[in-house]
Amino acid sequence: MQHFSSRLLNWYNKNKRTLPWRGHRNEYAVWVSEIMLQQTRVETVIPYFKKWMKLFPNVRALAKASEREVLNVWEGLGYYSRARNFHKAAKIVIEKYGGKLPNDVVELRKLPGIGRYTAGALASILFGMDEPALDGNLKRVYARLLDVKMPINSADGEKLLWKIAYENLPKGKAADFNQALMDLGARICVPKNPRCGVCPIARDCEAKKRGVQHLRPVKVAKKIVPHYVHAAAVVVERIGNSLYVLLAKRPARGLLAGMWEFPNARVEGESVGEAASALRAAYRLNVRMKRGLNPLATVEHTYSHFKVTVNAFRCELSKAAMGENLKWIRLKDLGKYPMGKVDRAIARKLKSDSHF
DNA sequence: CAGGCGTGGTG
DNA sequence: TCACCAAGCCT
Repeated sequence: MQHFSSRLLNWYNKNKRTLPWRGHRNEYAVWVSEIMLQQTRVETVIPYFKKWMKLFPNVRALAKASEREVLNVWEGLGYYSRARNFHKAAKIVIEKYGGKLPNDVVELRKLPGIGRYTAGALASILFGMDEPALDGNLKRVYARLLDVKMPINSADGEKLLWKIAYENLPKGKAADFNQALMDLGARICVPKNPRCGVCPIARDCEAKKRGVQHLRPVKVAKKIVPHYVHAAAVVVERIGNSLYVLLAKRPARGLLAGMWEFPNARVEGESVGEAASALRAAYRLNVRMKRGLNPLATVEHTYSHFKVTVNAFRCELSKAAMGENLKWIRLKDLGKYPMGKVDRAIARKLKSDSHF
């Protein structure tokens, strides 16, 4: 029997999705898409891609932008280190490569935010190189196609799948082949209830032959996520003629790195006294909260590794000191400061509640 | 190298 | 409802 790639490529020619970054022959557009698509669905990416291309139409424009502008456009897309790394990489590409991506997998991988998958995707799609691009789709498709029993999210499983990806790559056709497998994984060989009835390579599928396609891929279970409660301070003051709100900039590393938020701290109980002392400990911020005050907003959110409920309280600053990572922001300028989903929700609530 | 890192969709 | 999942990378 001939290799499945001919059937797959035939299917792809008739069924490939039309996407804003496909067929552009614009290497920057493809680069943008590959970064945005890391761990993110196509439907989610499309509006962000369009806005990004409008505001930063080329590498030079991106390199010239400020980090805050970059994060602001990225806001809501998640995994914000992608934006900061992309920004850094754009500057490097301008300075070191004259604004053009190196057509070399080893050099590509030196750029921040470009790992093994992305380097393979760019090399194959942009430069027609014979490089596999093993993403979540290809892992799942290959795990079914070859009935891989090793967990695909284990180190050994990854190693095996890269080997499989190299061995099955049809020479000279890597660009279409990689994207065909991605499209197949996204539309046919989906995680749950794979549509084997319309799959162009079902006849090649070992898992299907054995009736175990729904048992592939095998994955090792994840840990259960803890649940925390935080208290956030919403401090609004009139300074001169305009209203200001107190925001804190998050540390440069870790969760929502470099983004802005309402000063907040983890609490165990419900008392406003505990909330005030937790805020003081976290920021050296002395706030006064009224006993029995209802929160301005309560926001629940699930991050990758924990859940949180944030109770945001309107409060006043007592005379004592303010820490250094705190800044007064014009209420009308809140939108210019990149925030995570929780704090953006609080900000919206504050604006809708302010009859100023 | 196992775990951290966002958000929205889905069954 | 809620656990799982998605065009991964970094440390």
